[in-house]
Formats: sequence, structure tokens, C-alpha cells
Amino acid sequence: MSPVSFYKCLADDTRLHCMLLLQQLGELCVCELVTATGESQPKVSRHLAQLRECGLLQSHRRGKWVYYRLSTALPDWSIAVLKATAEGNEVYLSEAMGRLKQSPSVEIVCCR
Amino acid sequence: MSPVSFYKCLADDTRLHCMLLLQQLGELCVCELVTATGESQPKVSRHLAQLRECGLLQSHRRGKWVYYRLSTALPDWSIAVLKATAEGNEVYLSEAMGRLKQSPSVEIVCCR
DNA sequence: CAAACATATATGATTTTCCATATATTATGC
DNA sequence: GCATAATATATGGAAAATCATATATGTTTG
Repeated sequence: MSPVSFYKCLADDTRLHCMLLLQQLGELCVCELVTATGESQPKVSRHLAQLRECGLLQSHRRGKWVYYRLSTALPDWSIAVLKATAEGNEVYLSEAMGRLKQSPSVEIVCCR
Repeated sequence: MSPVSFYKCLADDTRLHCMLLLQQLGELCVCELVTATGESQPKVSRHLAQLRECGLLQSHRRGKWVYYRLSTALPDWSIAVLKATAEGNEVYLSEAMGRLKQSPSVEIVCCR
């Protein structure tokens, strides 16, 4: 994966939120990412598909839910980039984190 | 500067080459960056202006030449991102580096 | 059937690029 | 010194390409 295509993937709010949340939390289902980002389901789904097709994410279905996580094939430098970004932009992530943690629907309906 | 707008700046070959070359070499004039990237002068000039307007680069004129360098206002995390990218993608940079070093026109006409 | 997720299409918005030209500085000839 | 030329860089405007979003519909699972 070229660095330019990697950065194109990060150059969008929905995609960057998803990538940073998954880097921090390990694994989330689509409905959790919909809650966390506050975006529509088709929008989140489409961006997740793009991240998967570009090799940044991998997904698997468990029952009704599809879970996404960082691809194990990601090169070390790209992981370092994600970590530096998350650590240097806590404010950027905090709102999404807050929505995720406080959402009862996520806890009840979509928990693991 | 938001992380998304930072990554939009890196999501282009010309701009990423310029950013990584400047991170590695400190300071270069426009004609050196034109040589290194192999792109047209107006194209490089436009992308450099964009990087300056976004706060990633700063420039100053010395005689006929305009020199660009990384902005001193760049946050630490963004420097860490650039370093990780340069270290993890040596092949991506080597061609541009080679063109820069081997160009006699740059050595003679445009040296500091 | 309902919930969770994916995809297709159309459309609007943003970006990128090219060509030509403008500006600024330096070098040259007289 | 002054006019002219050459070099380095920037920019205006238009065409082309790319990207993002909404809406609607399809698929899978329980």
C-alpha cells in the first residue's frame, strides 16, 4: 500500500474516526461505529467498505453483526502514524468515544 | 490544524514528496523540488502554495529563489507522522532523492 | 418480518491539472 | 546607468477527474 493511498483513506472525517477508534479499541461492529460517528448507516458502511478494499481494515460476521478491526497486514509505519495521531488529537476522538460509551442501545442491542 | 486537513495535504504524490523531502533535507527551493519530483513548475508551485496556506510549510525569498521548509508551528504528532512515513517508505523517496542529487543544474544554478 | 449491513444510482462539490501569462529578481550589452 | 533579456516563481481561468452524500433498494440473519 502506497503512503499516498493510505493518507487518502485518512483524509475524511468518517474514515479517520473509524480508524482511530478501531486502533484504540481493537474491534467494533458497524452499528457501534454508526453510533460513535453520529453518521448515517449507509455512509459509515460505504466508508468501511472502502477501508477494507484498500487493505486497512478486515471484517468478519458474528451472528447478525459485522465486526471491523485493523488489518493484520498493516505495515508498522502506518500503525505508528495512527498511534501518533490518536495521542496527539485526544479532543478529536473524545466526542466519538463519549457517544459510544454512553449509548444504551449499543450496550444492549449490539454488545459482544 | 485538524488531523483530517493535515491528511488531505499528504494525500497527493506531489505534496507528499515535497513534505518528506523537506522533512529529511530541511530546506529546498522550488526549482529543486521541481527537479526532485519531475513535475511541472506550475504544478509544484500550486501544491507548495497550498501547503503554505494550510500551515504545513513556510517560505522565504533569497534573491531569485524561494525556499520552503516545514513550518515551525507544526505540532509534534505531525512531525512524528512525517518521520514514520519517511522511515517506512525509503523506496518511495529514493527516486526523488536521486534526481535531486544527480542534477547538475540544481548544483550549479540553484545552490545555496 | 425485523434488524443489521451492503450496494447502486444520481447528483453536487471539491480537487487537480494544464496552458498561458504575470511578477520579481538578476544578468547582459551598450 | 538604462534598456533588454533570461530565470524563478506565482496565478487566473477553464476543463477534467475525483470524491462524498442522499436516497432507495437488496441481502443476510435470527
